[in-house]
Amino acid sequence: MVEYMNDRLDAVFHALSDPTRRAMLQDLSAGERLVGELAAPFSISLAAASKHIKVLEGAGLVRREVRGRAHVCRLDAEPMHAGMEWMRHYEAFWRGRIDVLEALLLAEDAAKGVDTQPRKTETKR
Amino acid sequence: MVEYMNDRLDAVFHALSDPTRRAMLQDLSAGERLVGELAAPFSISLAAASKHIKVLEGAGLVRREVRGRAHVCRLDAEPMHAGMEWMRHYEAFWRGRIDVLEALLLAEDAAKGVDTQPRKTETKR
DNA sequence: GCGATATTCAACAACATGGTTGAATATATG
DNA sequence: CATATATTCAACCATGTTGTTGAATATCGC
Repeated sequence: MVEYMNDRLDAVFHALSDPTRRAMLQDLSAGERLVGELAAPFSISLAAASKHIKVLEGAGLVRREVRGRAHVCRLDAEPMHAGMEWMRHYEAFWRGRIDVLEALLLAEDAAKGVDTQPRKTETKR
Repeated sequence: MVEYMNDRLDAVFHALSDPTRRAMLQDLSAGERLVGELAAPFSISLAAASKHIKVLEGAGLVRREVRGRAHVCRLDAEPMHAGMEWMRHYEAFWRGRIDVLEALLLAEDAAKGVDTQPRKTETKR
């Protein structure tokens, strides 16, 4: 069950990690699209687009209905739910981060008697 | 700017698409960890763990502070924010699961900060 | 200085990814 | 039926990912 969830998250996050695939999903959010229509905006072969769509299908984000020679694709955003939930677990960290971290740093510095610089949201790297 | 955002999303989603890396983040959510500590739960070499951490760093999800011979890692969940926001656009699709119009209304409400909890965990598809 | 500790680096291997092209399949249409 | 359309399949290639091992680097503690 946990394993299953892990695989699911792997597939969803992997599918979303490609800009072409994200654009396809965005396109699909406006309605059904044929494979050819999904491929059109990109300068890649139809076969390449077909593979992207298969990745999306594999993650459950796209479902396909074969109507004659045309393959009609439509969005199924539900698998994103799991991804969102996983991330939501961390929401507190980027929300509270500034206050909590700042407080800790200030406290540390103060304890050390180091000069206390407001230390912007941090950006160093 | 859009390109930059795309690259950022690529990196974040890719970083999250691996179960080892997700487990490391989960570990880090409990506090700072050394590279060795992050590696310990997994049956992979230290070098392999080091690479995973570099991927997380590359996505901005982990920051490292070298303290002597020890590299102290800590979570920076902020980059997930962009991922969440991207996904949030699709939330209406798995929640409402109806026609686009209704989905758009829900999205608008959400954007206004209105409490959009239709309850019902929803599972139907 | 020496040896233990913490971590990276470099080289390699296996497999995945994303792209190509050309042929194959299936279906619509005149 | 013959041809155009919609799409996949198979083979191939270049690159990226994930893992390994062994050596290198840097630091700590005696």
